[in-house]
Amino acid sequence: MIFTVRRSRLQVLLIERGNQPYLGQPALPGGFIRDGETLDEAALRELSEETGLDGRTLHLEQLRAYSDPDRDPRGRVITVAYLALGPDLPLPVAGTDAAAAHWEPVSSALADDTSLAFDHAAILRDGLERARSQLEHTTVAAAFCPEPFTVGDLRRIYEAVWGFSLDPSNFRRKVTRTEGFLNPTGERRSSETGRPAALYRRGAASLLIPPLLRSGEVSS
Amino acid sequence: MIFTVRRSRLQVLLIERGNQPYLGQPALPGGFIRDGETLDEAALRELSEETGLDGRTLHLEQLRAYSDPDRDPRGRVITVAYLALGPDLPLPVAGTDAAAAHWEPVSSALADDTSLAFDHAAILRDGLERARSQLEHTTVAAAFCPEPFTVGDLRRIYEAVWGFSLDPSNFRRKVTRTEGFLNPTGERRSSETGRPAALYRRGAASLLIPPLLRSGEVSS
DNA sequence: GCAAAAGTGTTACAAGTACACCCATGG
DNA sequence: CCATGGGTGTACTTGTAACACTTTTGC
Repeated sequence: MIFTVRRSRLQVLLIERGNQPYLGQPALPGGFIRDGETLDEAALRELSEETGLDGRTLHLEQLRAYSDPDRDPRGRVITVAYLALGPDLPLPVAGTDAAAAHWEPVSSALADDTSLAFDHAAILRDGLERARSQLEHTTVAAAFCPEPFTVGDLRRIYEAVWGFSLDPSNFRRKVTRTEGFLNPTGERRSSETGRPAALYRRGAASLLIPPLLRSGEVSS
Repeated sequence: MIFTVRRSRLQVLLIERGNQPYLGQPALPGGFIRDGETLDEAALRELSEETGLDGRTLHLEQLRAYSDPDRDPRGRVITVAYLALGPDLPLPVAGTDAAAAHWEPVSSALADDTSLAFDHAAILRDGLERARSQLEHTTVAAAFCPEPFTVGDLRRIYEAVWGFSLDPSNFRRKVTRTEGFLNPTGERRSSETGRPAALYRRGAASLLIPPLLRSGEVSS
């Protein structure tokens, strides 16, 4: 399950199924583990086969196992779902399975419960919740930002994943106060409008202390 | 991985292996999934087979999958670990596999990295961290308490799992203020010494809002 | 100048920490 | 009476929410 933020919306990579069952329906990319491979390695390999992306440059974590005996009509298949987060990624290379891959906003993928193949809607819901929760306690949000990035870029990641607006000044204070979250480059970037913003790169810290909780939402 | 709190210490159920490999060494209980079964059902079945406990009366949750190809010398075995939390449980019934089952403090099971079979030391470490984290955000600690229980009982669960002492008065305020955590029974219980304590049963809430963070530790 | 985004300051409030203190029981 | 754990009150500190305000750019 590969997430990115494009045009201020959280999007997920879906493929169109080329085989039965669920022929032609969108699904999460995936595949089978091989002998001698860990699940982490299999996830990285599938990621690269289906999208051409080098998984070592993005955040990858295990979500959980799905084991309903009827989840695949062909027979017993247990899936261990993985979550990958990356910056606004290039459209997938037309690889073997990737021909029909495309980005879709998570909200629209979840709008109709039966639009995704298998139990992928449930997996996607779990992954969305995990991503939202991870933003509170870790610095993974920076994995969504192409470097260098501004505090505003980072804030728009949080807003896209959480689905509501944050107070820019309070957000700024919180992330700049957390030691090791942002490394200042000393450079600035001008956009079409407004004052130029300071540029940062990802810091070494991976945990957010104190956490950045999503309780304080502002009417979007 | 079955946790309980006995004599104010967090303990884990270990079995002594009756077969090769790791013959005679302690290990976490487990088994293989069957056709037509979900992983949750398999975990419940193994729990009952090995301990005689009815899993529906305790808290059970999936931890994660372990997939190193060399983790089992007999060949490729992928394990999906589960975590069960329960009140001071009776010593396991002498069932088929359970003859050599016993409770052991988690700290001593982890003291020597090679005392447990397979990669079970790593699994146990992950499970301990999950349990500690769950106590911060959910009401599962009450699953460790035989009903009815006192605020002091509940506090001693937190102290056993987190491994340090808490301020009794502040703890009391936090858990009693959280709507739906504790249902007062109106009864009291006298112990050998001190003022009798009010008795409670588990409430309906499963999430702790605000969380009960383990940052504020008191020198144990 | 004006709009827009970056960035600073400040006040009000919620929650947590530390600790003093009272309560009720067994011995 | 005293020791012990239950339970209440409170001053202090930390973090957050809300929002006013200044800065710096493009048009």
